Amino acid sequence: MKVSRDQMAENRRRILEVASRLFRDKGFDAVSVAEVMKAAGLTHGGFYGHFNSKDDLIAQTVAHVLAAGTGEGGDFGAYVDAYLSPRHRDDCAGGCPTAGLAAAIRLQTPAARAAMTAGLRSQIDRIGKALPELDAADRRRAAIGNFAAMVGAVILARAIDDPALSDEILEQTREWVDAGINPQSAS
Amino acid sequence: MKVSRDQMAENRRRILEVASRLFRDKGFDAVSVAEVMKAAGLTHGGFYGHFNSKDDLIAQTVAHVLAAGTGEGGDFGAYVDAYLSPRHRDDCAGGCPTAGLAAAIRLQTPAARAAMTAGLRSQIDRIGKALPELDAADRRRAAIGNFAAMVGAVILARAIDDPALSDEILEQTREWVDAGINPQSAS
DNA sequence: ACATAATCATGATGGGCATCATATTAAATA
DNA sequence: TATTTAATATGATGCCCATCATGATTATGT
Repeated sequence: MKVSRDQMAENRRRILEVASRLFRDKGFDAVSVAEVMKAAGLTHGGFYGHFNSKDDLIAQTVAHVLAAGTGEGGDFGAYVDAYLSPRHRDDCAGGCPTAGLAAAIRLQTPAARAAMTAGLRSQIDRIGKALPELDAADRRRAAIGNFAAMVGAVILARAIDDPALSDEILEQTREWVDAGINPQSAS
Repeated sequence: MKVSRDQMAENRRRILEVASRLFRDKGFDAVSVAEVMKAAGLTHGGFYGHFNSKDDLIAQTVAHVLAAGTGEGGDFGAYVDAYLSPRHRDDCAGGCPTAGLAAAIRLQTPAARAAMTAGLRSQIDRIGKALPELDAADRRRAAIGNFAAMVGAVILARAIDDPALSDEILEQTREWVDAGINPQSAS
């Protein structure tokens, strides 16, 4: 049955929304088109009215989810603490799409990789802006180095099955990043 | 046809070897059992004489490849430089299995995750031993923080399609890690 | 109101892949 | 050397999934 123009736009938005959660949670390959549509409250047949292919959905989902985060510009220390928390580690579906998807995007289409590139660029810029106490060159280096450490730590913490070691990776990385931001506060 | 006992052990070793390269290069899902066997110079049918399932192959490959790296104990600075080089970024198949596989291992069986845990633990210990100038607590923190940054940087550098930004991520992370190791040398 | 067109549902279709059954063939062993 | 045993090859089998074809239903515009 046909739905209203607004309803269709809403459906499309919901597809992207549930897809972004499912992909972060289970990976691109383990999520079927039918599963995405079902989670969006639709059936699989209408999918190709919205997207050309599953690869197209992946690319648009990556673009969508990476564009979404571009809002806040708050305290960097609080951001780091939240990012390197067990809570964030345990919330793949709702967590940082870069930590959740970056490694898989290497194997995706050029469109998906382009979306990742744009998202990462803006993320680095945003982090740099949250480090006003440094001069320009240090700021960019700190933004990249810190974000790499944060992403790497969350990926490693999620990969292993020992909760104590996983917690330690998050905690030690948090301290390491804090020490790098404020070298005088290092122990 | 039957082969000698030694030949069979050699075949098994070759399967694990080519599987580790293929998995790092293309990911677990994109590599079929038949492809692994073909790359090992065998046909797909004999696979289940060596492994119970593809999941079993994945777990054993992870254990195999992570155990392999436990050898060197050289200069940490040189290790970082090589790790964060474009050469390493471009050599997924032969590169660090942690950078190549960690994110995907989150979605694998308990056996694979256990192998990853053991491998990561020994890797952190090894890096710690390469940082003798620090006291014990700082050493562990530096080992974890640096390795997280290195893994994250390689994953991010591999995910994006802009060579200049990719190079910059590696280079800035290298400088960031160097500055953290030798704070007095920071600009 | 009517005609048009577009969205979604239902139900194929075809391919790829993990897994298994059976047949060969050669190593082990006595 | 004869017999047994085991590794590999060949060839199914069956499932899951991306994609497509068709039809039902209803918004949209005149």
